[in-house]
Amino acid sequence: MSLEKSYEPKGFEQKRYDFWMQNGCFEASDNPVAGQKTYTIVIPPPNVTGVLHMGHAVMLTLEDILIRWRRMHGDNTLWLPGTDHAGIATQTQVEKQIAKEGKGPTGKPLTRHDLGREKFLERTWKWKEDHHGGITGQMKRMGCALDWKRERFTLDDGLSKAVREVFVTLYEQGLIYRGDRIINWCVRSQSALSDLEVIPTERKGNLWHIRYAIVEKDGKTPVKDPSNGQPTVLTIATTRPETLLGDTAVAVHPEDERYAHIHGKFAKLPLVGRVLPVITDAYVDREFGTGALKVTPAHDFNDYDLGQKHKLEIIQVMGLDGKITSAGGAYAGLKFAEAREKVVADLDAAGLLAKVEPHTHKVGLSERYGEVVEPVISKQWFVKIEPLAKPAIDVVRSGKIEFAPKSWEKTYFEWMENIRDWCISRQLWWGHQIPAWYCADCGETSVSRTDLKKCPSCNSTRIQQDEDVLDTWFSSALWPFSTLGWPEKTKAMETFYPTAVLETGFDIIFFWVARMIMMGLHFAGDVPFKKVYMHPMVRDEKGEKMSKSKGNVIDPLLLIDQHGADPLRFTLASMSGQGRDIKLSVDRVEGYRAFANKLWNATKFLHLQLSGGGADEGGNTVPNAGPLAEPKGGAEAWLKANFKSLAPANRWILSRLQSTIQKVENGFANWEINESTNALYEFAWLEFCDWSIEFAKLPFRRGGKEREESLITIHYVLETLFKLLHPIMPFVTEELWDSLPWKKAANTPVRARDGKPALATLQFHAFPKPDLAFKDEAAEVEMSRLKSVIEAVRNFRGENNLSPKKEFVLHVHMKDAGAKTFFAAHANDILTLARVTKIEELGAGKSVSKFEAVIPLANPAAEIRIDLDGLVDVEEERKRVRKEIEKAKVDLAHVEGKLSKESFVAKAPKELIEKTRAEAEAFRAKLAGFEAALKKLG
RNA sequence: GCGAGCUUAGCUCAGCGGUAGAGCAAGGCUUUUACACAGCUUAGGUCGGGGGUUCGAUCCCCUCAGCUCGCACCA
Repeated sequence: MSLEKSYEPKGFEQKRYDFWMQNGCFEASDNPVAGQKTYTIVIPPPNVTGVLHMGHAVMLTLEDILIRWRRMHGDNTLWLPGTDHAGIATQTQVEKQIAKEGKGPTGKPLTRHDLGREKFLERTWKWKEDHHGGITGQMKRMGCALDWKRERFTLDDGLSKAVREVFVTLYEQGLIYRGDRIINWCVRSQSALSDLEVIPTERKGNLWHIRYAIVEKDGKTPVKDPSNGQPTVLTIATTRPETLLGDTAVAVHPEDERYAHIHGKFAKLPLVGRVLPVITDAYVDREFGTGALKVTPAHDFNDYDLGQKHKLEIIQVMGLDGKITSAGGAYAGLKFAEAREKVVADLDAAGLLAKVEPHTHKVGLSERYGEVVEPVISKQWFVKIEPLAKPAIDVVRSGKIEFAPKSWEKTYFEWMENIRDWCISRQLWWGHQIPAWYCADCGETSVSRTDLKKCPSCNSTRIQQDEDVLDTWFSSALWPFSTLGWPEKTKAMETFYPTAVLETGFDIIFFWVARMIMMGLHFAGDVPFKKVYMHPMVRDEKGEKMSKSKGNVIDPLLLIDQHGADPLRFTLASMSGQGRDIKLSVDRVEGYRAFANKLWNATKFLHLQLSGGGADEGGNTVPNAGPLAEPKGGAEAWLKANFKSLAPANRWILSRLQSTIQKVENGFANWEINESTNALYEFAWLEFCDWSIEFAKLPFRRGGKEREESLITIHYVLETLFKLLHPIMPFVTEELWDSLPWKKAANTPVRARDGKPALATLQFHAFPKPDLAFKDEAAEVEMSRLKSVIEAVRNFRGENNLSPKKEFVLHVHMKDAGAKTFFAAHANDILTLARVTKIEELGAGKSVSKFEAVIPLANPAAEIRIDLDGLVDVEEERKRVRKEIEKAKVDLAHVEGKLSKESFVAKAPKELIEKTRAEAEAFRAKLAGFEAALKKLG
């Protein structure tokens, strides 16, 4: 199979994915082989009508890596795909669409109410069907090994059944109740929101200081201020003067001496005239404002709590429609903002406004619309959360569930320990309708697993189901088990639950992670996952959150189009180090595209050599260079059998490969995937391509046994590299691996795929394991010496701006027998890679020319001399040598400084002292060599 | 206010107890039988400031500053 000229992902990504799909490669088995481990990840379901963004891309990349890695280790892996109905988000989109379509009876744009619930839901389902392929198609383009046959949607029949089962059970257990509570009300969407859906946002406002007259119980008699004998006026600061209409108390701190004389007295509510009790509570902050607080239980969470504690009256003055209710008297019917203006104006007119000062405070804005959310009292459904939270705290404390990075556990505890009941009803239509029926005759509320036609208690048919739907996160909380068929006792549930890891962004720890833990423990009898892996947030190159309004969104699909899915995946994986946000720059993606191209070309080169197309420098056919067949028993076995006799360069790269395998494995296993990508990048490019292939070119030119041995080594290393890279870059590795001529057809899958035939696909091959048989320290030392000799010569050339065309002779004074052996063994490598014409031995102290460059080497013990005549300007060479001297002096001073300290010699580890001494010796020799050279240059 | 994290070369990031690394960008030399999406080479950092522990600190501890993110908010 021949390869294209360069890496062009468009040519094969789709084809590869289709092949995997057609052959059911991603399908997990409900009947694992005996002894086989199971590894499950349930995907965090994206919005069914959503578009793939960078956050998804990170999530998909990391999960796919884990799944493919575990599969190559032989596990029965399941990565379960699915989508979320995303209540408000989806409903809003459809509402916008119908609003564009026409006008309702009143002449205003069509609303869902004009269509009616049934028609509207039909439309929304259609919308879902039309868009569902978008996000799932995009996941496929990322290369995700998802088991599509098990795909789920949160409104599926099965999942809806699970939702009902959970709702009814919790109701029966007294853990779900309906009641009038203070909740966050979004006027715009006409729905309740949970605490989490409200984002406190800084807004500039005012602090209005309002005068409340303090009176006796009769509401008339003034209470005198003991300090001056005048009637007491209590000034209270507020940021929301309109809520005054709903005040039902005034509070001060019990130990605040300024107000000791008004304890047990009353306050006259300005404008309204209601008489309010003065209560005392340590909750009041004496330092803030005037140290006195107006209490509005209906419209403030803290005031609500105070009201409950002190049994205060609740007066709802702000209506669900965004207007003041009839309880607001003269202000009834005004919009909240208008009411504020009028209240302030009236207070001012009445002389009750003491002062107004600018004040920055936080206002709750709806996560969805960015509009002000008002706390109001409303009848809603709640989950009593504390009994569920406790076990969920315990499993994290005991380590049954671990977070990575661990620091998130603290955040988790803090929230879980101060958790409020969860408001789960939403005044929307798109979602799971609450399975509660109200009887018009007997007034009974019935909660049921099946739809009711009659009232269970009075048999009346005049019953109606609750109009509201459940918070989207309610069904999401069941996701790890509802997707596996729960509440049925399915084989899938038995096989795959609990799942291995939940990989997601930290922004939904509370929305989702915590709730899954609670529900999983309560209903599925075990934790939903053993590990919570928090991935970083993707930001733009300036570190700002990507958002459509800022216009700084980098579209992953565009990057895939331009550079391929693999480079994007590699980029995201390499930036996924713990505890840091990802600042994504397109440069990085381009860099990893170059990496893919590098692999591509290395493979192409191997093909060229394997097919026997080599020729020597003179263009003559290389002897014994025909197409090479795979050695009997395979490359690995052959290399192992012949390892001792392999050339050092081959033993070296095989040895380096083992270290790389270990690093890659550790990175995957320890949630440090960036360690894996770094190790692979460095090995593949800086060791394998830059050195190993270069070393092999000489044997390739010479033909015969040398050539075969290097070919087998390179083939083996490259194939192993493809396996290691496959979880990260599935497309390009499979494409290249598939092009290799040897063995792929004979390879057997890691596991029997339910009786299906073996497939030529990388993902079923065993993930490489480090093999000590290929470890060779001596070869590593020898090759690092060889590299340093070649680099010294290249450095000389580079510094003098010598073109590679300008060749020269190396005159080498070999100081010991080891050096002689070394140069004898590697002369050809040095000639080729340092591009020199000849190596000639030189006696001690002998010169080659009046002007010569001297390159002292420590290991091997030798000195290289180069005749500068006609090659290099002497002054340039002087400069170079002076620079080397400076460097050697700095190095030497540093090392000697260490050694001269008694405390160092006394306390540092022995090996370190030895090493430092050897270094000092080497630097001294180098320095002396260069100094002599400089003297010689005059 | 409480909690977490970050601050390393112009940019994006590794490293985290023994003389600072990569990629990109910059300069130079190269179309040498894979690759110009390339090769070789050069330049660039008192590792945010201060203090401490240690023979030795970018790395551990304390402290200050700046940035970011959670949570709680004071009406």
